[in-house]
Amino acid sequence: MPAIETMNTAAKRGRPGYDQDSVLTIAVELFNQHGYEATSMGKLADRLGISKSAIYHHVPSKEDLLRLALDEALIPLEAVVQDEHTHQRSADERLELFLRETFRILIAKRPCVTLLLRLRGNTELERTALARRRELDRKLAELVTLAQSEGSLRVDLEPRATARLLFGMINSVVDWYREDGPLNASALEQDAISMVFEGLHAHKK
Amino acid sequence: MPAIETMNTAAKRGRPGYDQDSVLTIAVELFNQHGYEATSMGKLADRLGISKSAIYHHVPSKEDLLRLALDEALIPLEAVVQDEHTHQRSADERLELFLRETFRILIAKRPCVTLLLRLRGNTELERTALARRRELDRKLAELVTLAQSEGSLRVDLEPRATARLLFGMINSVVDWYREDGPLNASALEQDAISMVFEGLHAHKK
DNA sequence: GTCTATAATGCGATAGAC
DNA sequence: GTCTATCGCATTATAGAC
Repeated sequence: MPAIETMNTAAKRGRPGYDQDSVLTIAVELFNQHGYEATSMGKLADRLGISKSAIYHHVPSKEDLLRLALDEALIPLEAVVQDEHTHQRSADERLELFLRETFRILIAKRPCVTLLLRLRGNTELERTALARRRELDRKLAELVTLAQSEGSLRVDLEPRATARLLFGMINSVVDWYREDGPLNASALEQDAISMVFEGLHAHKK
Repeated sequence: MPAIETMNTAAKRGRPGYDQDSVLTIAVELFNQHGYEATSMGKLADRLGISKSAIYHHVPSKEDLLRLALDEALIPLEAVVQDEHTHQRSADERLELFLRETFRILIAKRPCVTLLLRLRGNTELERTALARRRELDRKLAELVTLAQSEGSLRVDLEPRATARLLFGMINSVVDWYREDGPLNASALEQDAISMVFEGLHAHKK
């Protein structure tokens, strides 16, 4: 029979009694509030209600907390490229799916995506994450170009600028969307998608 | 005759020989690179090539640098509200002018606007600046509502969400526009404005 | 307008006890 | 899984010389 003490490993409730995931969740919250660089392990310890050194039992360094959080945003965002490529036919449909799925990940992983969007590239880790982000920009611009050549999108807009503006609008949601707020996520998604494809102007009959 | 030494006060070139404005310009650059909280007076001193204490000759505190920078962004942005209200007739035209003028200030005062957009509200000064920003959001949402009631804008979009998405798209420009880059500012302005009003879809004949 | 020197505090991380 | 104590260095800001 295994020793009864091994059950403690799985026990996540208690009082403090943190594991890596629960530490990470609070850490990301603080990183978003003060910026990664300005968030000290001391502030994080205070917020967790434990000592600084106790944090190092769960995670080897401050930078590892950042790495874990960025992967939690980037891995699903990168999976969108695979998804839309597999299922859809026209570039127009693929573009819409790309934007919708990005929006949904942004809502589902809002704290981690927020952290990603605020990186400045001051360390090698940050620069690597920013390079992965730029690759997503490139894929979106590629889809815009493709949809233009298929005739479903206006051709007078520069594809790379258009991709940046599209991501700019979608990504801005992390700055003001709140789960407990008055706005419904799927209605917001519909408004954003409809606005970029059809425009604000009322159609003339 | 005034003493010849008084000329030094006006002389801005020399080697170091900084004045408040030149210190502020470099400070804002560093605030944007590392975040305000994470930018130390020591790093700023290193970047300026002078000692920490020399900075305090030009500015009374780190927070005053932030205050000066935020005013440089907020005062012209707030003036837009006056401008568009005075000159234009229809809410539709006023809305377009509001967005175009905001875009232009964003390009002209990019470093200071960038700093403003990244605030998290961790001090009283930051919270005051964020309240001034929210007032601009409110004015834009008001214009959207007005344009809807005049019949020039579709009425199926929620005005406050629409205002946030519009600002989100326009504001995102600070993250990727570069004065020395391949994109022309007025062409970019035209693309953004045309995209939000007419949409991405090619018009059916 | 700049310097050196200094004060008091906070930083990321580690050692080792319980 | 948490603690106290500690290391070596960075932090904002001030005092006072030149």
